[in-house]
Amino acid sequence: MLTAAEQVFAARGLDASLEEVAAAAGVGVGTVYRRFPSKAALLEAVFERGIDLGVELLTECRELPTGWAALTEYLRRSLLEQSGDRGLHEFLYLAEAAGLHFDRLRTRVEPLLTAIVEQAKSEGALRPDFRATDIPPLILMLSRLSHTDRVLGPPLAHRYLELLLKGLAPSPDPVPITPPIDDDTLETWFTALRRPPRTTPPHRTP
Amino acid sequence: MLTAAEQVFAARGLDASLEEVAAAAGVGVGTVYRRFPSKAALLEAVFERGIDLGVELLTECRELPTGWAALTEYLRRSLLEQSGDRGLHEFLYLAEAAGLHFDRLRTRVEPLLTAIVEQAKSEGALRPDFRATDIPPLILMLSRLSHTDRVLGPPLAHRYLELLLKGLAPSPDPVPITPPIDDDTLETWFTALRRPPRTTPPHRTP
DNA sequence: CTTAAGCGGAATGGCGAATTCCGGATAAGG
DNA sequence: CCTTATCCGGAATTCGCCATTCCGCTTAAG
Repeated sequence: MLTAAEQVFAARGLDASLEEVAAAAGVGVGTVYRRFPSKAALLEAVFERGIDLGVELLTECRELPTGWAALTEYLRRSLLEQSGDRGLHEFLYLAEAAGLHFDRLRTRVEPLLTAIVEQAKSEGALRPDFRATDIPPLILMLSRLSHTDRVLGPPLAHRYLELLLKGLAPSPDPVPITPPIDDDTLETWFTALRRPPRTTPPHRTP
Repeated sequence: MLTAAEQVFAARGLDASLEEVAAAAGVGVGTVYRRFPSKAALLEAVFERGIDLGVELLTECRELPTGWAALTEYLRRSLLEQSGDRGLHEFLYLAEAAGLHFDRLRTRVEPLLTAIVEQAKSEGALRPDFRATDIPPLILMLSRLSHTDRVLGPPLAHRYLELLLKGLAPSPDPVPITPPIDDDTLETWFTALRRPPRTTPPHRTP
């Protein structure tokens, strides 16, 4: 059932109704509610697992011989797997809901990304001004295409990923490009995201 | 008022309520309805203008001395201006609504894009396997970042555009990348988009 | 002062979706 | 085979959220 939920949210986005989830799981809505007290709880479970899968993928990729290989492999597979799903992106997109999980994302995912990026740089395969925090936005934007169209999107995303990768090599003439987000700004942003927990009493509890 | 509508739809997406639009324009909803008979009509007007602006921008860019300059300038400015807005993207994203306008987009915008791309290729500045139809998806994905965050997004989009542009140069060793959409597929897709006009009688008309 | 046009924004009506709840199905126990 | 405690499916219930409508007030011309 959790698997069905993952697929539905990935395909239809967070607005997918529980009825759709139930149908996909081959059960009735009532049954979904017996397993998860609310839609929020179900989403929580789905994203928890999403993060786990991401960490797992990252760990796997780190075993590749070079940092560059790890980086490219991670990006490629991210676009194919759960990271490319619409639900996760809307999740990151919706500030209110996201606040909760950003800590976990940062704690568990960021160190792995940094390690890979640093390794790739030390190999001279990656331009020095690239940063680990560039990766989530890259995945976010590339997977946008998958959401526009399930059929055309994924190949296109890969096409543009390949173009992008060509741009990631250190240039002989290090023309500076627009700088990435600096850490302070990022911190401020995360903090802002955590602010509004939004009162959500979708139904009375008499 | 149309300007206010553009801004609101750009910022909040197509789901923005007319109340928001009215507030932004500093008027009441009633006044909006006196100018446009329905929300659909307002959207129609907004996108009509969006296309006009796009054509105008493209025409301006064509006057630059090289095709490459025209291409990069167009991409850069698209990300700043209306093409980078959320409303237009949701518009393209929502198949039903889009059908109407695709014809106009293709008729008016595509030829200009093709001309620029061909010129840039003939200058040897652009890899030969790049195509005019790659441009809309590129803008689409880059502007995704602006939608995630109004403050961080635009600079990031430009950062990744610059990386991407580095990847667009013809490579000395022409390693083939994932091919773009072929014309037939694109045609099929457009046709599919035109299919469901969706019956939308949001209110009774007694 | 009268009156008509233009407005703002409260009131209406529907829709879609989360949550609740009940009647029937299933299966263990006697 | 009958009884009864569980477990389900999915219809029914409520909400919240808009698009759209409508009416009383303001404004200013006549």
